[in-house]
Formats: sequence, structure tokens, C-alpha cells
Amino acid sequence: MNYVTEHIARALKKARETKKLSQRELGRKAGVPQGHISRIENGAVDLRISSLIALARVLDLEIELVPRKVQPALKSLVRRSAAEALGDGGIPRPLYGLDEEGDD
Amino acid sequence: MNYVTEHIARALKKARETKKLSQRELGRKAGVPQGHISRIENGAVDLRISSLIALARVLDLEIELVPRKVQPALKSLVRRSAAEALGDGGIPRPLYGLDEEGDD
DNA sequence: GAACCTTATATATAATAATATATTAGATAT
DNA sequence: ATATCTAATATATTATTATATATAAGGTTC
Repeated sequence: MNYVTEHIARALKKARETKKLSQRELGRKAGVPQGHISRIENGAVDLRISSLIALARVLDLEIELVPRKVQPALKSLVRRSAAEALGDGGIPRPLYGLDEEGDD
Repeated sequence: MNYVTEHIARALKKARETKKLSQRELGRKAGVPQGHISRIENGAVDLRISSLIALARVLDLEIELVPRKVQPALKSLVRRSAAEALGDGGIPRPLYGLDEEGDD
């Protein structure tokens, strides 16, 4: 299995765990059998886009094709957003949240 | 075919055209037959991740699973980067560019 | 230890992507 | 009008996902 495939498998697993869903629950919500999710997360299948989309939707993720050159910026974007979501202790999460996005 | 699937199909086609590759050339570089690329671009197949990756690689794209909440920011990021690449007249592209990275 | 989670595996079947190959049709040039 | 490049489409074959279903191994809890 490919590096990128594994990358995706890891991302799915992590997102599921963050959302505290079992494979069975995720499977039920996405219409994918638990056994198949297990194989997906273990990088044992080369899944189809439709399956990826079904899982991603439940996990509040979107599939994007991004130019390689913006990848670093994207990564930092995602990191920042994840930190915010946790209220990571640095800057306290404002109660009057402007969570959503906005820069510039 | 799904909305997201079509979105991906369009993105692939656009990226190919931007890079001025024919389906045959892209196919040769990615190891995918021309006929199959045609079907993919027309949203007629539910392609596998490995195929998507093979095509994306040639087109300098990365597949990313991004949290839905960062999507708007990502879109603006990509737009800005595309505009820069053209040198759209707004902010001039610096000569000492940190633009490219190109392999192969 | 029984009942109950969880994830990982296994088997069998159906659906379909991937492939090779060829053909068609439009556009463009020779 | 012929040759060439392009993209779309067709058929047939192979490979593998997707699925249902069941089971096993590892924890927890009672």
C-alpha cells in the first residue's frame, strides 16, 4: 500500500477517534460494514472515492485536491484550527467565538 | 454520480488542461489508459484512491482530508495561489520567487 | 466466568473499476 | 482527401472493492 493511501487511512482513523465513534457506529452512519472499516483503517484496501466520501461526510471532513505548493499553508491552517477547537491553553478560546474562519 | 465525485472529476480535468497535457500524455505519465481518463473526467467511474493518487501526482496535486470548518479558508488560499501563479496584476510576483519546486 | 464491548479476520457473492484494444468523430494541419 | 491529434465510447477480461455474515481475541463490567 501506498504512502498516501496510508496517510488517508490514518486520517480517517484519527478523525473517528476524535469524534469518539466506534467502527460499528461510524459504519452504521456511513452505510459501511464494520469489517470493511477495519480493513480500510489498516490500509488493506484501495477504497473507492464514494466510500471515502461516505466516511468523510460522517466525520465532518472534505476531500480536496490541493496544489502541492499550498500544502504547507494548509497544514498550518488545519493545525491552528485543531488547537483552537481544543482551546489549547495558549490563547484561551473566546466565549464570543469567531471560531469559524476569517483571516485577512 | 455524486456531487463530490464530480467536483473531483472537474478538478482533475482542469488541472490537466492547465498543465497542457492531453489525456494520452497524462495517461502515459500516470500509467492509466486514455480511455479510462476520459471516463474519469466525465464522472463515469467511481475511481479508486490509488488511481486518484497516480493522476494527482502527475498534476502536482495532493489529496487532503480537511475539516469542513477550514474549507472556506482553504479555498481562499488556493484561489490566491492560483492568482499569484498567473501574476494577476495585484501583487506582483517577486523575482526572487519562492514559487516553484518542480521535480522530475 | 458470563455478558458485552471493541477491532481484526475469514469466507462467499455481487458489483464494478482497471485494463487492453479498437473504433468513432471533430478539429487541424499537410 | 489524407494524415494526425484529440476525446469519447464500446467490448471483453481480469482484479478487487463492497457487502453480508460470522467468528476470534482483547478488554471491561457485573
